[in-house]
Amino acid sequence: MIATSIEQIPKIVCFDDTPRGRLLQGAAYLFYKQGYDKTTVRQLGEFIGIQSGSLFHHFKSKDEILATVMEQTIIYNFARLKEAAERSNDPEQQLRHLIKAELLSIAGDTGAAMAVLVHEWFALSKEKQDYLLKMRNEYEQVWLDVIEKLRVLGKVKHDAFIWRRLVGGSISWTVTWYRPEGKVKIDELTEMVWEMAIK
Amino acid sequence: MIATSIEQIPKIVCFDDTPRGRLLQGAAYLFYKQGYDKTTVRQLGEFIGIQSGSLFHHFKSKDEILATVMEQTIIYNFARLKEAAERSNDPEQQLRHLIKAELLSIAGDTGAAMAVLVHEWFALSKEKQDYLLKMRNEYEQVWLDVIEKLRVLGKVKHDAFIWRRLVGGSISWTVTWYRPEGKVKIDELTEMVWEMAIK
DNA sequence: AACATTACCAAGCAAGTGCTTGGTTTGTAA
DNA sequence: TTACAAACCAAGCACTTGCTTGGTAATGTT
Repeated sequence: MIATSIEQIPKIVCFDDTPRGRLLQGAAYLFYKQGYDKTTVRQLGEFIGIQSGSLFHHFKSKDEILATVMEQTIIYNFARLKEAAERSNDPEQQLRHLIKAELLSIAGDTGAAMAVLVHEWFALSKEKQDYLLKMRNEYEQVWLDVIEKLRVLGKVKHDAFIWRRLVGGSISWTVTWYRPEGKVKIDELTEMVWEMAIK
Repeated sequence: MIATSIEQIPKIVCFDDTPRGRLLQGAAYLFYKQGYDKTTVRQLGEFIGIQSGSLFHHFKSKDEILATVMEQTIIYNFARLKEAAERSNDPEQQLRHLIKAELLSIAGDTGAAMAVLVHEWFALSKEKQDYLLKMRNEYEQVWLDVIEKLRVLGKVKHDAFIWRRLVGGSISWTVTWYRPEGKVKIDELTEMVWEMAIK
């Protein structure tokens, strides 16, 4: 049903190579493949090669495992987005970099973890949602800063928030259909989104 | 925690006024508010005012309740989309109608049910996913027909499938942020998506 | 009035769930 | 070698889950 060993699955770059990191890695993969609720602690234990009870030496609840997967994912991709923004001074180029960075997050090397972030959001407790939302807001601010510059230049005419949500929707939605092994490459996709966004 | 009675919640238009219909109505609401897995048959029974066991007189499993909610939702919104397409002969206007129809599905009167369709897709068994995918394909064909006409006119330059997925992503994603009681109206949103799509 | 069908109740079973507990092994640094 | 913490095991508890069973009330049809 599921790959028997954690060594056989594609690496998600968010997590390090400690026991704890491998645990998160395995959790991200199983949550992605099966969903959070359908993944039992017994399965997760077996998958990474320890007893189910031993999981609770590293985390005090299954809930916290999910929250940590999401937190790491946000932190990692926030860093990537900031780097992307700093790669240019021209707003139009910045936008292109942001789009590509976000596409990479969702359809690339952290895709599985991002899918968990999208699909299992409501499995989180309200408090953890609030906590992660704060980080999410910092992430969004990088976008809004660039959009504001584009607005000043007259390249974006509508409300910045709504505009960002529509563009972000196109990108985020790739989680439901994009396959890296398919025909379309990230660069082409970047170009299409970019054209839709400011033409 | 949850509205105590089914009469107090906004009506989702997909379902009729039989015991079975009210059951689906309640299920859609609870699945929407809490998620499928976090909604127990006991809760659902209490919510619509019968014993949990009595649910299984109408459906043979909880799984089947979810699948039926989704099926009805697709059927209803497929009809709405087809009507929208038939409302004009000009492709650009047709596109506008399609966008508005889909926004209405997702952000309007069937929003809760559509959210279930989006969020709980993976909770379905593979067979039921396949079954519903067939209906989904008919739905998509309505879109693709219009897009093809736009391509012939030179209004759409890229691959029709990808284009549809990007535009569909913007629309579908509204499920995560749009609130009918907020400032933005469906008509404004329709206009913004439309401009992004073919300008 | 007689019957059939639909809708429901009350009780509970079997299986699976997250998590705890008390102890053992493994790695690391003095 | 000793000391200590991190990593893990084996077993099982307390609880919840979807669903079944055997029966009763309501509803509609002829």
